[in-house]
Amino acid sequence: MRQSKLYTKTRKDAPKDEVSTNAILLTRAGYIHKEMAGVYTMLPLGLRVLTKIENIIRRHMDEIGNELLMTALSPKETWEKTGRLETIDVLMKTMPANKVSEDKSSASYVLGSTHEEMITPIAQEYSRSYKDLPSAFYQIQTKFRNEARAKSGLLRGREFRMKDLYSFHKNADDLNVYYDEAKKVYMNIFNEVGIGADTFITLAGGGDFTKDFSHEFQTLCDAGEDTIFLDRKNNIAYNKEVTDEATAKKLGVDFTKMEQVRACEIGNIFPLNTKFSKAFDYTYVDETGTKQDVYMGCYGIGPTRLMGVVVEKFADEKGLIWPESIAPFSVHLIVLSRDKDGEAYKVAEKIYEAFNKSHVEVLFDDREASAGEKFADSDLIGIPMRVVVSDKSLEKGGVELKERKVDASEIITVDQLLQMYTRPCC
RNA sequence: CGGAAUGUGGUGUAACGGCUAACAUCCCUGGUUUGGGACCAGGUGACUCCGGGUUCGAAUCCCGGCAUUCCGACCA
Repeated sequence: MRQSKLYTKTRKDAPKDEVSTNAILLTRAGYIHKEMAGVYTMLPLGLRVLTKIENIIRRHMDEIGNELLMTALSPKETWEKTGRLETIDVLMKTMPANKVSEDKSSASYVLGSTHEEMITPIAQEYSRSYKDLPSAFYQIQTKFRNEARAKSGLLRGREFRMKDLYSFHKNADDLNVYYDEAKKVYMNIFNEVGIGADTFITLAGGGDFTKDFSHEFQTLCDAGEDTIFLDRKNNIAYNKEVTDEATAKKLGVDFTKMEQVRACEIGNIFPLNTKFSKAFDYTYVDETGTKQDVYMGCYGIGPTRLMGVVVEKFADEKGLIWPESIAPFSVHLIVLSRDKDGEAYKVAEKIYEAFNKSHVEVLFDDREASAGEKFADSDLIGIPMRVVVSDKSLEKGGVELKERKVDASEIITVDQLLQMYTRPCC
């Protein structure tokens, strides 16, 4: 893509109504636009990153479930069945928008904050026999939660993207096997996104969902809201909320000897067991024709929050730094020249064309801007690799290649560059 | 939901209760410039968040909303 056709712009000043690193940098670089507290539009660059994150998640989820897309609107009645219409205080409900609608329908709907109430009846319709189990459905969708206090930019919003997966099983053992498999798949996702090394499976309370422990995926991050007790040797962590004496005794661990760190929860998994299947009277028929309880699990990852955490972890004083796997573009091609018909532009255009042909994702800064502005923008936008073409670089024998995250750069020939990026793959 | 702070051109800031609300940036015009947010000249753009009140006079003081941020509670 040509930067002259990228309709968003960078800005020097931080917005005064943002304090968090992720919101400041993503706004300054033109990735997001704030609509309200905790509600952000994904601008073209931001959408590219979000889509990449979601596609990574999608690819891994396809190994353990079927993707579907449920509705954001749901009927009140289904929430009444589980009693959660009253107990979930972040639930958002619609109202008839104006007087006119009073004559027609005064129906109000619940905006989905989670989808157990919707998926359970769906599974009930299709998975009624032991032959149909286990089954698992997932979706990636916009969720709504009326957080009492939205904060920290993308880390805690009122409208955000969420991948939610629900699994259905013949018994607790089968659920446990799947549950452990889901843990592994989750870690594969976080590894691919580039934060695996700092992400710990963390024992947490089950909340309203379960009397058992649930598991959170906590990424070390100062901007996070959670404190976790870290047992690096055994590669496990404990959410502060469960670090009481009873738990210590039950698990045979000593919390006082563990490191305490700030972290951000980027995913979680809950054994729901029969909580929701019972609410909907969802049973299956086993080999002998007997009705049996269905066991359920639910598994969430927040792509928007993940995006915010990556920013928080990798950014420096100059701007964003994206891991290659989720960067909006792979290469930032920059041309510096006063002469639009000169050699530098010709070479840059040639590289741009070759990259496009080989499907290398390139952002080409073809604008008539000063060198300083182009470099500053490039650092702010944070594409992992930068290629500069200028009269100076051509004199030295080619183009300058520089990684965003390191200071050093090198001059390579145009042929070497094209070989690096356009060699036939696999 | 409790507490605190802040609301002024698109953005960031300034202005003692008193002149036509100032500066920078962005944007537009013209010219110069091109390896780290260049320079010169000119220009567009604000009922100072909303509603009341005090005052001869309010961006400024008072009251009430609303919004945003931060601290806390909450986080199914």
